[in-house]
Amino acid sequence: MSTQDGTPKRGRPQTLDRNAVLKTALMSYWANGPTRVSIGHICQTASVSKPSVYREFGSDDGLKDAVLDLYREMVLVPFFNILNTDDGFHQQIEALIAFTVQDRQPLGIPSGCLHVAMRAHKEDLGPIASDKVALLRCETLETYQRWIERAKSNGEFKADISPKAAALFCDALNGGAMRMQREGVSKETIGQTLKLAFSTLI
Amino acid sequence: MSTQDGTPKRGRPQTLDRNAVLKTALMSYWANGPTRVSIGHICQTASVSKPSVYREFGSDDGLKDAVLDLYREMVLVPFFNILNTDDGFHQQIEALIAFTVQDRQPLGIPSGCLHVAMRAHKEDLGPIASDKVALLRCETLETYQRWIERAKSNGEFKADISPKAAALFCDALNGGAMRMQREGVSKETIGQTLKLAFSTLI
DNA sequence: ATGATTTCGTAACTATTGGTACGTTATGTA
DNA sequence: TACATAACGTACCAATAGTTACGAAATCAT
Repeated sequence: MSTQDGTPKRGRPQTLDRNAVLKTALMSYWANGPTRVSIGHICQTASVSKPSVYREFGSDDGLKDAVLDLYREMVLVPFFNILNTDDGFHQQIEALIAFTVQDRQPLGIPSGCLHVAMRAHKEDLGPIASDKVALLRCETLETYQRWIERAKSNGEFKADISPKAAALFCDALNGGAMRMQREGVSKETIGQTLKLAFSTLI
Repeated sequence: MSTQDGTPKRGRPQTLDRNAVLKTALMSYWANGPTRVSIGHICQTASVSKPSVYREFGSDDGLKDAVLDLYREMVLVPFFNILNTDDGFHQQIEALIAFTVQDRQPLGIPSGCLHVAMRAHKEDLGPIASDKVALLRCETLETYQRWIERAKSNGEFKADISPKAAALFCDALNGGAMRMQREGVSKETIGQTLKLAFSTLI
């Protein structure tokens, strides 16, 4: 494992760039689907050998697990941050929609959501990545739920539905939006459907 | 091919039961995911040989295509029929939700929707089944759209959104409901989210 | 320098999959 | 009865996947 090197190095120094491999894998999975990219392909793209990857990540399963950690940090956390601001419910919803429909091309990132894609292929994942997917799902639902509970106690949430069910509702909406994005539906149309759907909550 | 036999039979008579194989494949794909079931497994389950299946359906791709036709007839058409009644918009929405959340166990059918699952794995399908999936998607969206246009002209549809976008919205909701069902979310909760979502349209 | 240690990467192994070659069997026809 | 026809199924093929055995290379400690 290549963590921080507080101790002097022993043996042949590692030349594998863990982060580069992770980023390559992340982008490949994201763009092509997590089950359509083989370890061999990632190794070719990142110009590393297969045993190097296995030494670093243990298995295909372990690599996907590490990729999910990176994805959480890169995408999910910024998303959660919108829900955790002290802005008004209205404003947060608008920020949420803006975040969701933002153009991906200029940012150099693929369309859709890797977490959503991983969930769709959950049965094809190993136990480690599968558990991580479930964990991130939990974190997402809980974040939505706390957000809704806060809005509710502020009197900004009017819908007659439990925070838990509302969280599932929001998550389903987001998933739908991500799928539409992958299908090439225009951001205007996606925004319209989201606006309509969220209007039920206020 | 085993179509209707108007002409007298020539050569060794076919013993393969096309419909039995189709039903086996349909249930396997539906229950386990279309990409997690191999031809070999279906042959074992249906007690037929691989070459028989290839003679009848041409390829894995052709089998999935035929399965989609059967699924359309079994599930999608009854679903479309709800949207094509002359009932009021309100009633139709209720019937839609009831159809969506109905218990699957007593009916002996798996949870979720095979069409939704196939869409999620579209990239893993061959060109024939992939085209069929797209075709069924079109038919679904168009059915939603006509339904909404009719309701709109009857003054029962109040939302400020185009019929096309509204159709995408409905389809996304249905997909979300099917995914929740597969995850084991209770029918009550699923019904609540659907009711909330559809309430935006009336 | 010598040896322990750790990483490197080529070249394999194993399992599974979609697909088929081909000899066999069962029927209608002459 | 003998031949053409068409479906039958065993046993195989080729491709791809995840995974690893193993000898070479690079570094540190003595």
